[in-house]
Amino acid sequence: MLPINLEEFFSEEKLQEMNEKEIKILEAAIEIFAEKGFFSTSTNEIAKKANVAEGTIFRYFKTKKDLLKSIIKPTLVKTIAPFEMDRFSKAVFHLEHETFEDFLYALIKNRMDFAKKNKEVVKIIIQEIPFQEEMQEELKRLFKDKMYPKVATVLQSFIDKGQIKELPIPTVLRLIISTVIGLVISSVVLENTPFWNEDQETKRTIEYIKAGLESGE
Amino acid sequence: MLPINLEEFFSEEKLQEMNEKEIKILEAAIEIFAEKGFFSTSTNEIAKKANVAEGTIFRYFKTKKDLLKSIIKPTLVKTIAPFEMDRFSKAVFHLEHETFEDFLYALIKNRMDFAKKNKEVVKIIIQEIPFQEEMQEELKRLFKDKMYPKVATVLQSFIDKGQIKELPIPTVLRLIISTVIGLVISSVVLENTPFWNEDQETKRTIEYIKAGLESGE
Amino acid sequence: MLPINLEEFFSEEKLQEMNEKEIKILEAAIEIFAEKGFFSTSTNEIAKKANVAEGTIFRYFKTKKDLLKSIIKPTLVKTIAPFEMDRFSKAVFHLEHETFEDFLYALIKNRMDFAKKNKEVVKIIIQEIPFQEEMQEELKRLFKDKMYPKVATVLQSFIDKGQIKELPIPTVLRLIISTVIGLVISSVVLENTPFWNEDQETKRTIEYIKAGLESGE
Amino acid sequence: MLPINLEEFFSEEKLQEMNEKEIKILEAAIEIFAEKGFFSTSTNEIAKKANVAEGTIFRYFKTKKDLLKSIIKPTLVKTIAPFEMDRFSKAVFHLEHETFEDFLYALIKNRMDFAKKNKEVVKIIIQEIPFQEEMQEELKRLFKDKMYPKVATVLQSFIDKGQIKELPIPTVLRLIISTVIGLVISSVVLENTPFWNEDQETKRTIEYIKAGLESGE
DNA sequence: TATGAATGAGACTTCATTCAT
DNA sequence: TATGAATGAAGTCTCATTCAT
Repeated sequence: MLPINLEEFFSEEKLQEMNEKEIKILEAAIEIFAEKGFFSTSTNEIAKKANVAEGTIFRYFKTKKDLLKSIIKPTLVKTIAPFEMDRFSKAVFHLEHETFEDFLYALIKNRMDFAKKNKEVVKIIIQEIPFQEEMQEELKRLFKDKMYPKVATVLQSFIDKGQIKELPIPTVLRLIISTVIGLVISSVVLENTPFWNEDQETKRTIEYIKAGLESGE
Repeated sequence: MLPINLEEFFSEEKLQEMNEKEIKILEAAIEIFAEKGFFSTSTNEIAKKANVAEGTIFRYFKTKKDLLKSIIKPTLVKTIAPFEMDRFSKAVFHLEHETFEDFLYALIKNRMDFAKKNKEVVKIIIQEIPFQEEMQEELKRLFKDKMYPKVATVLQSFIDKGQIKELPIPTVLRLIISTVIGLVISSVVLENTPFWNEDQETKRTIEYIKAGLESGE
Repeated sequence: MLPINLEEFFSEEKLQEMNEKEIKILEAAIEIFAEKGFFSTSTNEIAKKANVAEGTIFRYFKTKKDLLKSIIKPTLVKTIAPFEMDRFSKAVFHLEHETFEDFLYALIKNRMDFAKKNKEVVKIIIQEIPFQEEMQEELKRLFKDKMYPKVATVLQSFIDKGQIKELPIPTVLRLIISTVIGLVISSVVLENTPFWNEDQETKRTIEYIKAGLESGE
Repeated sequence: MLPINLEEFFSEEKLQEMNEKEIKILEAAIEIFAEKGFFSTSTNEIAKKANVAEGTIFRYFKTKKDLLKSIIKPTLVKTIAPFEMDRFSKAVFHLEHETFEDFLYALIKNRMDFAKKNKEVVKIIIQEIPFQEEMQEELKRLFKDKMYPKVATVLQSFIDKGQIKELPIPTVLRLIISTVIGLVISSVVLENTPFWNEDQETKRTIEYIKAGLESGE
């Protein structure tokens, strides 16, 4: 099985060296940024919601943009990080006994939980990434160094075992990722509406990817 | 075959009743909004790039937000509109002679061309839609009234003909759309890099969707 | 009897050498200035109401302030002017046969008609005079040169005839003017309300002034 | 005797909970508004005269119009308020021992002091009231609820005692108010000129009102 | 003569950031 | 450490006025 909820490790570590006020500011900022966007949110508003003085924000975060980065970066790391965790590595070693379907299921479950828990930050990231070159670089680096090598190994093993078609890894990855992101977004947007049966849609999505990629013999 | 490049009809109509300065302002605004985002762009900057006085912007667009809307709305309409064009309707009537693959190919080709031509506006839309309720409503309305009914008919016909699996139309649509969007984004981002062979990736994507949805006999 | 409606003489004279558009602009400006005030009225608004182009305003009136002056000045002149008209002079010569009451009645009737006819311009004048030094000078000059000497003569004659108390002319004038202005304002404000019986109030006001000024023997 | 200088009570209360900068801004605004009018005064100008940054104005007054209201409203209240003060009430109860002349004298003295002390604000009020509906309503309300009932009682008592003529109260009020206002304006305008002997003019005005209203038997 | 598009100065206002307390 | 009053740069927008047509 793939690791789940590893993300919290980071937080706890960090949280302990973080002041109570700092946390309250971050929480307030996340909430309002997600609701109104970075530029439409004033530091005054954040201060009020966090119950601190406006000046206090600048004790902990040099600038407003710094505050934004402090929100985005850990989430970015956590989005990518699971792929290099120990338990994931273990999963990799046990791969011979796992099917592609198990892999997909674990991946989807994990990312979906993550997306739901981090809905707000994800919304902030989507809005801001296109204009934050620094963050873009970070994202690329994380993807290239941390995520891609691991995932490539896993996918290659499924190709080797004949469970999926012989396609270039980047292509396989693109197809999986876009399908999964589509599912995750639908899930977050439609959550708690009568139109959405999550288990069913997850199952259908796994079927779709599997059928789409399996070596048709 | 599906209609291609119908979008331009709209522009030409509009362009003729539009003043030269108005066009220059729109062009400048699109370029800078896409580069730096709506809020990081000052009207002063737009005026300079458009070679007009700042006040002139407000002769044509009541407010800065109005300028944003004037950029987003036509593109939003054009994104959805093709689906209700005459030729599309004709295609629907000839469906007996078309395969699901033809349909996918036409859809992808059409949307890819559109995305490339409107790269910048699309970037602006993605950034702003989450915070512009008015635009969200417009988008929902267009989708529900204009696009969904037509597409649903086409997809249902493929299901009836046994070309694709018996799945709920919304599910089929979600899977196709997320896969196509993944392709389109990759195409726009990687265009002109050695990593990208568009025809090949298009073909692979079509194969993936087809295999993923076809009724396994 | 005092002269009534002499004011129109000026207009007719002027009106004939005035262009139709110029008149329409003046009319529009008077209406909007009175409603919203000089500064809250834009030339664009005036142009629209007058059915002319904005530029046309500046053909006839060098500046917006010039337009204001063109409205105020003739009314100012007309407010003062009657006192130096021929017929008034004649009235003066016939004074021996007139009572103070006749004089008051004529004065009040005349000024009341004038105020009602020029309600809007009077409102503009009241608002603007305190800040238009140039106009203040004009007003002072007119009062001092044109109005005061004539009125002083009349009042003196009533004093001489023992019809009113031996008070300094300026004091008498102040008392009469403030009482009459109070009547006129009430009349304009309350006109057409059930609270206002104009003839009765006029009569009472005349009684009040008469009693207040008459030499109590 | 009527209460005098009660107005200051209000100020002192307020002033203590008011910041030094806030007071400086108000003072500067009053001075410039009175001199040049509301619209001809820029916030930049006020800031300079008050020796604060332009932004500081908006910490204390949400908008420029808000600043105007903050100037006008207390004065409006103070103009009307004395009539409902305790000491005034006491005066009413002692009326049997007071003459109409005493009443007039107290009224005039009180209002004249007030006008002189608030010259500037009164000028601002006169200019702005015609265009500030909100203020008009406030003024009407204050007059109707606070001032009129008290004054009506007093005047009625003088009528009952036979000291003044049997006229409708509103008429009596109009005649007194317009005469007093005329005196007050003259006093403010001519103050410190050789043409003006205040005590004498006050005495004459009281005589005029008394004679004008007294039941002539 | 009349137009109205274009201008650009200047108005009001917001807000991230600083700093004395 | 925490505050929040004060700042002033920068932003959006208005509008009287000009001028080519």
